[in-house]
Amino acid sequence: MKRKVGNLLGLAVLGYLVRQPMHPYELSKALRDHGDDRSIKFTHGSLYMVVGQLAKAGFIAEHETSRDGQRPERTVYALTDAGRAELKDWMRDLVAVPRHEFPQFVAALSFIGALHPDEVVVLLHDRLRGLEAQRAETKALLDGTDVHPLFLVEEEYRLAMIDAEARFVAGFLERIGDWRPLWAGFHEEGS
Amino acid sequence: MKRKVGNLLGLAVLGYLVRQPMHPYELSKALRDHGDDRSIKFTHGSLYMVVGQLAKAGFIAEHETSRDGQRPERTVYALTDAGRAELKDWMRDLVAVPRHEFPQFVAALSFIGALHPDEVVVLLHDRLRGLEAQRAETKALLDGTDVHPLFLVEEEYRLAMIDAEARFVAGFLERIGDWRPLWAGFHEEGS
DNA sequence: GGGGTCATGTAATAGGTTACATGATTCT
DNA sequence: AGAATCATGTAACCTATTACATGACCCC
Repeated sequence: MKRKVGNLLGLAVLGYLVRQPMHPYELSKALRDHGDDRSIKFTHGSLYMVVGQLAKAGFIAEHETSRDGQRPERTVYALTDAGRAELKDWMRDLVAVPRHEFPQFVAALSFIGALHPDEVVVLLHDRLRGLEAQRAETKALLDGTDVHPLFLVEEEYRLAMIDAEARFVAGFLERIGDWRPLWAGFHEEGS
Repeated sequence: MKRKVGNLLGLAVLGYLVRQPMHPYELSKALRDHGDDRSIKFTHGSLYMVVGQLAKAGFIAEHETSRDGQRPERTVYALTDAGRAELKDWMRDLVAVPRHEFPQFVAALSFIGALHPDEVVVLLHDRLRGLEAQRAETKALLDGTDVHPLFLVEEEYRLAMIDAEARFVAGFLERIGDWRPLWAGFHEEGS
């Protein structure tokens, strides 16, 4: 009922190894070069960790260990059949079923009453500026490359979400006025 | 540069303790009763953990330890001044600055090419149905209560995001046709 | 030839999840 | 009186992040 390796970085590793065997450092470089670090959180350390997990789970296996010049020996991994199956299965699941996630902003919204409404107005305007910056950055990335759009859908998705959030924030700002009396009431003299 | 306690469950604890001192079990109950488990991931175990972290960080402190009947002794915690400051500061930060997050769907989209486009079409339709279900659930929750909308903004936000995602998926489905030739090409006889 | 940074990993620590424990009410 | 579940917490086990190490190229 539960994946042997749950970390999405594992998915990325399977996704690269399905093309050809690689060693961890190569994976790390490929991930960074393709900008996958915008989609999947990873650090050098966590990569070695998941590679270890994937190997233990039997999804990848040592293919050879080679040595290039006097550099440390490196272990090249290849996908196993189980790994190929896991990649397909995992992808299907991720695409087909939307999961309940917990973005930080949602947490903040649940306790938004803890701040005074007048301050919230200011903060939300700041957020709008931040969102605009994110939007510009993503837009620039999309426009400034000749990579086929199929390989950039993630970024288009991100863009769509940024815009939706901005619209929500704008809408929220408009309604704050109506709630202000009640809301400000919580902050009168009572700490 | 980094919060002593980063887990958002910690924010929730501070958010409740600012009203009155409580003991962990009471917090746990309050969180569940108010449906905060839709906004913040938590389990019984992680709650005790963060309470420990918050205490060590000096944001909360033992208020008293009482015993009710023969039940195990329980420790009531209260917010300290540092805790009150942390709550405010943390909230401000969360509201004002949008952070880069890593939803699972984004990861899947980055490797979407690993699946055959014809299958993706089917899977995306499944996702649309899933999104519709989430939307209905959230909508029901919003409509079926008389809690003031101010205390349900998180859910409205969620609703907005669900809708935006559904629109994105629908748009993606429309464009798949154009890309299909190229995309399907990767899956010819190669592996 | 000294300073960066490329290349490659291991070890230590902190963070989170799950499982274990146990007595007290409450329901049937 | 036995079963369920409320109440309360600790301990064991994974996972993930950070820090530590170390030699090889490459540029000035």
